Amino acid sequence: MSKKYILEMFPYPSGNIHMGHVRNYVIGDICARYHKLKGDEVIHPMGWDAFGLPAENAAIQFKTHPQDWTLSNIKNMKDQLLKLNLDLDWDRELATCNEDYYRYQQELFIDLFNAGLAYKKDAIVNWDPVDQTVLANEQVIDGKGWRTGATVVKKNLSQWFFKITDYAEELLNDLDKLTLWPEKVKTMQKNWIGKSIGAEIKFKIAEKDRFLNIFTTRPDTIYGATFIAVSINHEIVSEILDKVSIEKIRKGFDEVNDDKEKIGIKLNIRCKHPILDKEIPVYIANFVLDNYGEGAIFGCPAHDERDFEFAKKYNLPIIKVIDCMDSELPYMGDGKLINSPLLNGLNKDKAIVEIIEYFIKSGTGREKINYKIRDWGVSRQRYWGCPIPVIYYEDGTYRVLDKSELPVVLPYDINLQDKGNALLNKESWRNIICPKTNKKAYRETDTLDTFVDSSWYYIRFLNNKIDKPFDPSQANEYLPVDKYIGGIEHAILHLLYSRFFMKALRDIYKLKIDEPFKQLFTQGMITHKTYKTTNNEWVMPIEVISKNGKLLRHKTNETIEEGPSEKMSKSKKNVVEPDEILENYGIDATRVFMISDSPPDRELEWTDEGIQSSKNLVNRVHRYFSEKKGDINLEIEKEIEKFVHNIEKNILNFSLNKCVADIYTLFNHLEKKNVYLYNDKLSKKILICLFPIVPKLSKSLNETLFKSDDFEKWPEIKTDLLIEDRIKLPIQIQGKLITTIDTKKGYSEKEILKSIYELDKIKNKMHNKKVTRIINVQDKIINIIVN
RNA sequence: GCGCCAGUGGCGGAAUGGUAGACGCGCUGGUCUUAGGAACCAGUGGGCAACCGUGGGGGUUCGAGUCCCUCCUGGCGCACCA
Repeated sequence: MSKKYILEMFPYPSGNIHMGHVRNYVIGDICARYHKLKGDEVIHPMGWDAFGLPAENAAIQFKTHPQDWTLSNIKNMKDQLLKLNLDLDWDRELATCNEDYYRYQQELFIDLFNAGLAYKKDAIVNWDPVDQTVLANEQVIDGKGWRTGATVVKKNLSQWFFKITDYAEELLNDLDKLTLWPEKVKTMQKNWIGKSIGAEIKFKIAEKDRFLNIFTTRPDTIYGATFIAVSINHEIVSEILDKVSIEKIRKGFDEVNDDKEKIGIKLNIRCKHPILDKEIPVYIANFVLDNYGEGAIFGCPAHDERDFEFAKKYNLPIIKVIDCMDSELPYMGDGKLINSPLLNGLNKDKAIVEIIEYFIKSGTGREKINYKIRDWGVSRQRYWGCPIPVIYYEDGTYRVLDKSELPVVLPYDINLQDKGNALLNKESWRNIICPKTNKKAYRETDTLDTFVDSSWYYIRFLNNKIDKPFDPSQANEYLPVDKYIGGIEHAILHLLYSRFFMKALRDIYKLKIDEPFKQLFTQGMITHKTYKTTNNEWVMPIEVISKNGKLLRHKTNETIEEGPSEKMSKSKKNVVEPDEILENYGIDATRVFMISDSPPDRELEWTDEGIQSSKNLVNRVHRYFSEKKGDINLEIEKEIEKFVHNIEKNILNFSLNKCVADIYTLFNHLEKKNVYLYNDKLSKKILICLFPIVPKLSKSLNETLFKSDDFEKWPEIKTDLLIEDRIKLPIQIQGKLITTIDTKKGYSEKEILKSIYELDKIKNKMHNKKVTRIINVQDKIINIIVN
């Protein structure tokens, strides 16, 4: 018996299940039910990604408590999921906001800290001065706080980080092992990690006993360097200028209208060229990123677009060091080096190797691999999240708690209406006496990013009751998740964080697992036509009626314009509610529609015709099994065998739309032949294959026809029944189809040609022509080549 | 700008380099019905035809929707990443 861990991304309990969830979970459910029938040991859990900002917002808006709001949403959404008749392991259920989940996450935090993978450092954050809180990037709209409208300021705060950069190389390399992941997701992760190979070069500052480090992927162009540019946040800036001037410059940078426009402020220092006996100016430039490389660059205007633009604006020299013939500058391509005594005549790649060797010898630089990915900042100045198990002393030092001191329980009794972080305001919780030192101390009031919660939930599902985060031997046995199904919107963050967690936990707990998700399947979104009144007011599809070919709003008779199909969203009102659909069409028809109209990884357009025809199919299958007539022959058996084979193949490939086609094909055939199987044993086979897709119908038919409430194992394919002994053989002349002939498989070429030449269609085409070649792909095609 | 993916009937979509359009929706005609978002039967890429047809152009091959080159269009992702 082999294990199959099938997992759908767990939902955020926002209040209601939407159609996107339904599609996601139906896809997973079909896989899980199939594997169960196959006799596999299936793990198919469900839980709740229950911490997060919406709960706090709702609490403020509706004067409720985040916990009450969340738990009641979970209850409601669980009821909805139960109605979907999903075959889930509810005994594995977990919610990340419950103490019996997050206390183990606090243990993992301690593990990560002890392994050197969690650390604290200062970082710049978006600060809302009115609400006295940090805002996430997406909560800053046009530089203003989304709730207060106050101008957000950058603030330097001490924050916790996870050292994902330690794993950058492995996270990149192991993407190659993920053969069952969509290429698209892997590409996105690859770009996010952003590995680039280049060099770090040390520029001596002429006026100071100090160097400026820069990173470049083009050290070969060093002879063309005519300036240095640093980011406004570079430490050299604060060494030279006072705070007021820096802020003035920063403000100037911020006020640029065109964010591509390059501006620079010349500093009164110069850098020595590492090879040539000359000095080049140093600028603070708005286009130098402070969070990439060293936050400093050397400018080679002749061979870099941005440097070129900058040099033009500030009249800096442009020295050509790559022979690009008549090409206009800047020229970024390859070519022979010129004006570069040590490198002249070499091509780019060779020159890079040479110059790095020179840097190493002269102590002016070295080869450097740089990654775009930065360490994961996990501190959130928010109440509704997992408390970080750290305490601070009055002298500013801190201590990460021992596991025996856990859990740090999130206090229930808080006031969210006050400004700022509710935990910071909750002094009775925050202020403690350290039990180890008896010193006054206060708790860390930041909570963990909710992406931490979802980075290991798939491990906790293996045993949600064990009194430690997880059991390593169990993890080794049941991980990785065999099929992970969810939306592409998590292509980077969640999936990358989870991969990092898996690797970190592997190293801490000596696991044998490198990757959390063996196969990733990203389902497409559900779209729906949009409807608007002439006043541009969005209208729900259910309100729209068609009258004499015109669309009208049911109640008011307003004219309605139909817009393009877009992702279902509340704001555009183009949603359909799962509860209503289930009520009107039933669960099986809903399941069928979720998979029928397009491949599961593409978008699915919701249409009334679509759901109705799914309903019709379910009814038709039901009706089919209401009588027994016709003669069962070998051909019928073969057809059913083919059906079993196709359904199986298509479920395994996630080609679920083709499963629906298989069902139509089978019943079209049976009805055409006027064979109604009723309780013949062949019906059993069909019902088993239908079970993953339409479980309710299949189960009820099984009860009616066979008085059984259980299914046998998935049928073994009788391969001999899949073999056709007669085939339709296409006959081509010059590669063009002329006709097809009905013949036995395994015909002899000589004999079949004889009969082919007798055919009128062929005779006509061959008139006056000589056969020069025969291509016979046995049992597939015959192609006659004539002169 | 860079990267990735995709362009097939009226529509959604099928096709290990080997009969393009499976299957469904829609549509047309018919049957049954008091009625039907029901069911059933027949038809449905274009063209009267020879033939022509998988975004355009070229190539490889006996044979291309499929492989290669190139261009166009659309979608997604990243975006001053040095």
